[in-house]
Amino acid sequence: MMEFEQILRSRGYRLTNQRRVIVRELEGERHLSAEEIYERVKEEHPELGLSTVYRTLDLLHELGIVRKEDFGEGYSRYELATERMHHHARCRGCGKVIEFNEELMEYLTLQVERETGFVTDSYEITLHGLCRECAAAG
Amino acid sequence: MMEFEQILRSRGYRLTNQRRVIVRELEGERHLSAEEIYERVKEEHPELGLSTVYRTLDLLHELGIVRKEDFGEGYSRYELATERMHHHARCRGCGKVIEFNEELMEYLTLQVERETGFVTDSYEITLHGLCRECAAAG
DNA sequence: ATACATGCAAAATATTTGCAACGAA
DNA sequence: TTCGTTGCAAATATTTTGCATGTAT
Repeated sequence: MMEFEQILRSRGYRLTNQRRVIVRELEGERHLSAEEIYERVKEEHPELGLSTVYRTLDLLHELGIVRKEDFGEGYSRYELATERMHHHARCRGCGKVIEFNEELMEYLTLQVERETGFVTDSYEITLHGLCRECAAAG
Repeated sequence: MMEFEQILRSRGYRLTNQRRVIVRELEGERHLSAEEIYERVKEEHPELGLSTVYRTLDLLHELGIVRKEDFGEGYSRYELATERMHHHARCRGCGKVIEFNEELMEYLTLQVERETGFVTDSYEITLHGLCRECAAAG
């Protein structure tokens, strides 16, 4: 992805192979954890430490290239911020994560800004409950 | 709080002093972390281990008595689920957490259920951005 | 050549668990 | 008395950091 390389360069960061590899993984699959990225890549790129994965994700998050997500699993997941903003519903029964889009959210952030002055640049929603199947079973 | 004692009993759990103390702390202050509860209580109740705090919060969360929150700090915070459902906007500048209520959310969960069959029993929203002051300063 | 980046191992944090002792019912 | 609960310490798990080495610019 060109854009990501330009953002790095324009901020004075270097374009390393490790950074390229990590972004490539995120392009291939969404909602990856640091550990998962590390595992997926270690065979083809043994020259990549877990700490570099963390440092890179941190940087990419800081630059707004990557979104950091929390599904209450005890660790974070990441995905490219270029994906359309979306939200998650996590099933208490089977752990499945269902996604949904909701234009109302755009309105919500405007409303919040009007009321409190808070300027939103990203947001997360997580619904906790049961998916259709688990709700039927339970 | 009576209600909490009844829920415990009706499910066959025992009403211990530790559990009472932890709920009392949550009644006094919202958004507490496990560590904070432990610190607040250790003087008056040295007979209370951090692991019990975790175990108790887990149980109370399971029973729907307590809500588990994530502000991206690397650990969880907790509050009584009896508080009116609310949402958080966390300032990237100063870390301040601004709260807001939004009736639209009730509508949102209904909409999601209609579209995906997902039955929501609780939800969290976190907006990331800058509060009025930091937005003005930055 | 000069910083910025990296890998490794060790540290720091947060949370969980094993087990003997405790105590609510 | 019984079995759920607890404290303590040790184990896990996740993420961060120090430092010598590597490498993009």
